[in-house]
Amino acid sequence: MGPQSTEVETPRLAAAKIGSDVGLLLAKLHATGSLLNNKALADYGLRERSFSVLTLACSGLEPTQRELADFLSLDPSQVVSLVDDLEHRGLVKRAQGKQDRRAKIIVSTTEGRRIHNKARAALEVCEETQLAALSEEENVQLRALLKKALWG
Amino acid sequence: MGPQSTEVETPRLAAAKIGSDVGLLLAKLHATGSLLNNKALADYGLRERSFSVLTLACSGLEPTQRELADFLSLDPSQVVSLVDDLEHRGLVKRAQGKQDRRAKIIVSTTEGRRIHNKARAALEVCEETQLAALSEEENVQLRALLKKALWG
DNA sequence: AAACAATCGTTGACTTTTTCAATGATCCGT
DNA sequence: ACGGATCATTGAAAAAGTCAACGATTGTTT
Repeated sequence: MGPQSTEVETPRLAAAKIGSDVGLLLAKLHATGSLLNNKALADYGLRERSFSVLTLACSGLEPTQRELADFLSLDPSQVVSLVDDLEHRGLVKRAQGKQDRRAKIIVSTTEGRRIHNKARAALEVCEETQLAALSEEENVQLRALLKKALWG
Repeated sequence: MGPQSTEVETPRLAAAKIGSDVGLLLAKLHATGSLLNNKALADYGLRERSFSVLTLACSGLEPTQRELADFLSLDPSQVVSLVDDLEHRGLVKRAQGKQDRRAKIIVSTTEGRRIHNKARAALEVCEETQLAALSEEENVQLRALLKKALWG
């Protein structure tokens, strides 16, 4: 085997004009990243999605399910499933909305924060792996550009 | 209403630490982009995936289905479906592999190239819309970073 | 204050997408 | 020529996504 297992070679097809298509590049990087992330999160019984929900529950921002759906680009019914799962496992709790009693606020439990810390550490290793070809400066640049593209 | 309909506001939750998570940023930008792209491509009976296959078929690189699967991060059986569809509509043809008779090379038809040109133009408008918040230089930078992250 | 439309979370049905194992044909190394 | 690997393909099973409807609650209009 080669010197490092994460070796990548530029595929022949990258030469095509579509190799610069932003949509495709995003899809590909997202796909390979998800694979790595989900593999790493499996140790904690999480996936990318449930980890995102858990993270936001741990953030202190007290998100409603609707906000989670909007922010994570999910259907509200998908959020129900994700929160159900996390709640059954005692990582998260549903609390009544403060101004709006229809809304439910998702907050983390102590155990939820414990798991989240471990999972986050594992994920950071993943990101480093995925963006290994980028310098630290480029890494920061990429995040900034993605954020700007999303929210100006 | 605002001056432009594509107005975006930074959501409250973006303040969370996860708002800088590369995985999430990629997922979100990819999600919103796919929505726009698929809507634009619908006029030509295409979706993001079939457009990618068609593009590579038009590239002159004579990709095999296996190469398409690898490059597009798809299961080989998904490529079969995509090519079936494009072939039934006369946009693409399966040709026998040159060195390898197991492999099938996907090449575009005249009609395929005609549709592709139209679709590509529509997609370029989409990309401009999606990356409207970025300057031309940042746009180029983003592409470069994504490519580098993928293939070094 | 009564009536109305709109929103939140939830459920369930439905479709699409993804994943995976098995198959015949072909290639490659021995 | 044999054996193991790879290609495209099929079909089945699992997962994910979409969508309409509902009760509860909110904000708005009259």
